[in-house]
Amino acid sequence: MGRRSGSKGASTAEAVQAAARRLIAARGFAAVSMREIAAEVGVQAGTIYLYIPDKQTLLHALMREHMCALLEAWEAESALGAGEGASDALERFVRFHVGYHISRPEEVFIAYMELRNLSETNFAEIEGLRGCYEAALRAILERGMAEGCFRLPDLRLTTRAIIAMLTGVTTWYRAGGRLSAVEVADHYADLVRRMTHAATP
Amino acid sequence: MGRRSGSKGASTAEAVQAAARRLIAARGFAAVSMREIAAEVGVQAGTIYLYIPDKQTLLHALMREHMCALLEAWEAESALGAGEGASDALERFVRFHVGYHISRPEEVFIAYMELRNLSETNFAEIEGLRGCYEAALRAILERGMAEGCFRLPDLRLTTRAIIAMLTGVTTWYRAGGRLSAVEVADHYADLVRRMTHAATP
DNA sequence: AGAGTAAATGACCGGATGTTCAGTTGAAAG
DNA sequence: CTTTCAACTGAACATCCGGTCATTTACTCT
Repeated sequence: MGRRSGSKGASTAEAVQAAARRLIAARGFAAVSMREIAAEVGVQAGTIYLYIPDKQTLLHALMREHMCALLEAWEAESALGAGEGASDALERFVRFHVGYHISRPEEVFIAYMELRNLSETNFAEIEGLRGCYEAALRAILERGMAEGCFRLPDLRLTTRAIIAMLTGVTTWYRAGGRLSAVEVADHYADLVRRMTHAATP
Repeated sequence: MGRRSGSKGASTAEAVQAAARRLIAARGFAAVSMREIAAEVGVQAGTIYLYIPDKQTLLHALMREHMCALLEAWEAESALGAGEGASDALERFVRFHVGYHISRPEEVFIAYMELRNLSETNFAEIEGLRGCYEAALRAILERGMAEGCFRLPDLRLTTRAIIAMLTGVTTWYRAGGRLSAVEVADHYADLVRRMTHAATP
């Protein structure tokens, strides 16, 4: 046997990433073997190594691409609200975060659960990207305190509290469930507003 | 070789659990081998099977004991505040949850990260215990709405939002860091109060 | 001192793991 | 039609895995 009919290198490379994303999100990096990923693609195990050097690099690539896409998406969303006050910026962030995380449950799951399976160097890079994202929210909160519309017990703690609260949506939200994605975002925005604002309207 | 001097069965059984807890919390269930756990105890791999039937049972026992201890600790704490209003009960819950989770980072990490490595039956049991704990907070929020002191966008969503926000403390809190455990609990209590109360005082 | 037993060893089983690579195949280029 | 080459196979490698078990050792009881 050798090359199969209709096979293309570029699409196989993408299929490997997609299969890895699906399987790792469902069962965990350490519990998924390269042979399982290959089988999901419909290819032999050796083929995977034509597109990635090793398993660790595969995980790192998945997480890196997710974090970069998240940061780019937020920059684009943030640009839409240029010039708006901290209060509106915060609501924009909440709706963006909830919406984005709901729409990419696999990537989010991997990014939050597989950090400890990264090598030291790779971990440092992903952690850095996560820090950038956190800094974006922190900047909004900082601005709100300067503007006088927010009152927070502690800036860093509140930043992390909000992100943890919002990201938690991925553990229970299911499309077609009791609440729509918009309703969910509405509710979280409401909670965050009351948690941060100096005076409740 | 055979039995080593000074060895006792009961203490070895506990040492196996402790070693498993440490290693699984640090590197994940699937990434830790029975041989590594045995080495951490200072014993050969076969010895572990004198105390547990298999690896799955070991994970289940760790999670079960953690969840039962958590529920019992909350029942004891809750009894201390018998008769108090929903507002005080909520603050008591927040302080308890933060304090308990800070003091047992390994168990918490395992309970939240290794759910997917449980067999179907074991998962159902642990998920049931988690549901009990969630129900305890939900009952407080429900009571507060009946009393008129809380105003929430959605009961179930708010319950999960609060738990996710509070549990997030385990990802960043370190003893001896910038904030003391009491300060951290103070801040979270403040955030939750403003998030839930009908009017901010 | 001798018997009995609890505690632990260490070799072993079948199978899975990440990774490599010489060889095979299909399709495009001349 | 022949050459060329990217794409893929399938077997092999060394190592590790969870789990079993006959055997050995240390302690206790009589």
